[in-house]
Amino acid sequence: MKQEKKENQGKPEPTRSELEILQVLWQYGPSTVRFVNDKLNEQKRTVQYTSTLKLMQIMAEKKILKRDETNMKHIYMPAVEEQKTKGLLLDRFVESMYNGSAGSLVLQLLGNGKTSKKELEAIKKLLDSLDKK
Amino acid sequence: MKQEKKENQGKPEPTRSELEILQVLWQYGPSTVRFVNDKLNEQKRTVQYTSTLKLMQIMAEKKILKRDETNMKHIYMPAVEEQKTKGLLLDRFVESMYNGSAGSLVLQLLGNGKTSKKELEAIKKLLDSLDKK
DNA sequence: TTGTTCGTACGAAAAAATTCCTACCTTTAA
DNA sequence: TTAAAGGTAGGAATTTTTTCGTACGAACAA
Repeated sequence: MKQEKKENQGKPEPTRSELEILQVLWQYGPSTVRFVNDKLNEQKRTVQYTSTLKLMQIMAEKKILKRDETNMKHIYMPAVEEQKTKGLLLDRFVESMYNGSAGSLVLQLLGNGKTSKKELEAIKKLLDSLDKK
Repeated sequence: MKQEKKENQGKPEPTRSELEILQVLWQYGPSTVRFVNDKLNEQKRTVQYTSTLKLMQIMAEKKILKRDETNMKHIYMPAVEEQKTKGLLLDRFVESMYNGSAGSLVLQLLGNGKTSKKELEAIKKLLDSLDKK
């Protein structure tokens, strides 16, 4: 039986693969497909060049990436801010997994002993500065 | 051209929809499909009964859920622990988004001012107890 | 008894996300 | 000038995830 089409109107949630590509671009700055593909193969998993190319083209269409077509080797760069994007995903994560309570997430996170002394100090400092307000 | 099949061997990452169902079961305990479906429609989005049914059946196959078939109305319950599952997802999230640095995630999270005084106190207490070790 | 309601099973369709092949163009080294 | 290397564009095939229709059995009230 036929089903009606549902427009994907609303929130552009980066997919897992798209996020991997964004990570590379955020970390290394504007890059070619070749570069990104190499990084993915080094750091993540084997994937063909054209697969990465295709995905990045799609991301450009979706306005997740921008690209400079001046040269034959197109240069891609993120069209979304790293902090803003991560913050958004983080908020969603907290919302859905911890019922919106950032505190309970933090407690679990700090409790597992994987945080360095230095980071703990930084957090304390932040907490103190928050108190003064 | 034909492509070979790739077995999904490895890590069972709950999908978005599966997570929604798990949330309901974790929150309300063992439930019928009807109950879960109602909750989803109240809290999330409209979805047909048989869609939820199907998904929960699949999850049962995948061992993400267990079910009691004693009665006609099957009762489903999580086969994975809430804390363990959330912890795992959280770790992956931190790993991929914050390069494994829980601290930097916490800083961003506490900095956006959405955490209550009470929670901040709890976090301070935890930090102090960590110091003594 | 009988029809309406509620439940499960199963198959298929649709949507979304990934992956890769093929064609064709540009650059570069011989 | 030519062949090899390396790019891009597109279409298609796959895989994965999500959604639903249909068939059919059980429970229940009229």
